[in-house]
Amino acid sequence: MSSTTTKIEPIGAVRERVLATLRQEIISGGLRPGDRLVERELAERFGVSRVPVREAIRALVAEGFVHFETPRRIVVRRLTPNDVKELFELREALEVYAAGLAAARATPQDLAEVEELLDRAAAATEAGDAETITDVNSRLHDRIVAMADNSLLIEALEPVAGRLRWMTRRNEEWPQLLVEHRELYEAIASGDPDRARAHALAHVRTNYDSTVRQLFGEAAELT
Amino acid sequence: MSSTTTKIEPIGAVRERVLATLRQEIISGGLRPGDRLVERELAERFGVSRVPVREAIRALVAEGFVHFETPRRIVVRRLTPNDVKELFELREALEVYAAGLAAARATPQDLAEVEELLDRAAAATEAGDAETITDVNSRLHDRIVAMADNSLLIEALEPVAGRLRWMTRRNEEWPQLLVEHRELYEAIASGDPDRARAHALAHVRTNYDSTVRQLFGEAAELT
DNA sequence: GTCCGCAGTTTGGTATACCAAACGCGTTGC
DNA sequence: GCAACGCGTTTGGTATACCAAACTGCGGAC
Repeated sequence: MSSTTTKIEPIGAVRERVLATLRQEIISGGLRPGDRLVERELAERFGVSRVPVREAIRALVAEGFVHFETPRRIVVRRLTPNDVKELFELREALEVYAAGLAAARATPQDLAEVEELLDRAAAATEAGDAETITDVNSRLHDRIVAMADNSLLIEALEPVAGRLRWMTRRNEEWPQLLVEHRELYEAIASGDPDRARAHALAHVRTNYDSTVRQLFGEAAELT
Repeated sequence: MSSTTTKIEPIGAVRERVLATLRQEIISGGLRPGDRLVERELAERFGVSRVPVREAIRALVAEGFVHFETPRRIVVRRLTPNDVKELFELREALEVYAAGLAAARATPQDLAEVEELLDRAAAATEAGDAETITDVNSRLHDRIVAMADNSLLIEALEPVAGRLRWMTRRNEEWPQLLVEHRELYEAIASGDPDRARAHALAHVRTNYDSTVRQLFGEAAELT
């Protein structure tokens, strides 16, 4: 079917395209928690067969965006306060550790790159450009983790970052966020792992509190 | 084909069977680093179609046992000293954090279960029963992580534990291991997260050193 | 003798077809 | 009227078929 309707795609591209689209729709809210994913339906919609759709769904399961509600029923995951708590705990474990490694391993080039990102974040914050702020902040975290120079750590944090973007769309006290990022950077640049870990910890905890407030309101904080 | 030769299997069982078998063969050494995994070959060997084999291979990739050496060439991963270092760093991040949570959250039932496991480990160590020691130690770590009461943490540690079993077959100073486990347990039971974290950290580091010695010899420790 | 190129083979990616279990809904019996 | 049974539909699991890219090896040209 597709051979007549679409140009030939690079190898493995169909699965990636379906995966990226679905993930994007979940993160942006087009697909909402509880919405069902039906293989045949999606295959028809994307104009592909069920096989790549299937693999994309598996990947989404692995990333934690969807799950098998019953043996044959795949739905977008519902976010309970406990889910958020667990996610932030995992994030805390990984990012705090990464910050400690980063302090020990960062090269001058690494630090220069982060400094540039901080400048861009500052400009975007001043301008109130939410899109850019989100993007730059995401890159910032990526760079800090990359400084830890451990590919497994990077892999482990990928799905965490994805789910984080999912639940923390537009909230954030941006100026406060910028201050924390700068402090974290300075701690890492100082080469003191303990200081870096402390700042990373504080940052994640602050971010957790604000996320919980945004998602569930003040009352729910007593998880 | 299979409908005439084999009984009907429970849903999703084929993929799981193939996955479990391949993982076991990698861990036990039947499949060695650099060995190739060929879909058609495995499908024929297991008497199943390529689809479940395919999904099993994807899972093995996600777990880190195999990787795409080139776009069409899937091989059992080779273990470099850096791989081991990265794995133990990830383990350190997760297990140390889990130990801290466990100290804060463990229930008396949890502690009783761990105590029982420790007794069994002690008996097995005295008897020199390697099989049982390995099994009990594995359960011990599982129980400790379970005490942290965070399903994401458990999920994240699953592939780590698998790769760990892969690289740490039969070595270990068992009596020393037992002492460390008992100390970690006592730290957790004391309810002091910092103490628990310190013991977990020491335990992982010791285990790392002995693993590196086993795999690469004394000389390679200067990674 | 070496290197480049072409054709056959290998192999993972994708599409299609069939199967069996689970779900829904209507019917029927109490 | 309500509950339980049963049949049809839905849907994910598995098998098979076809495709295109990459690898291999042989042969010819320089």
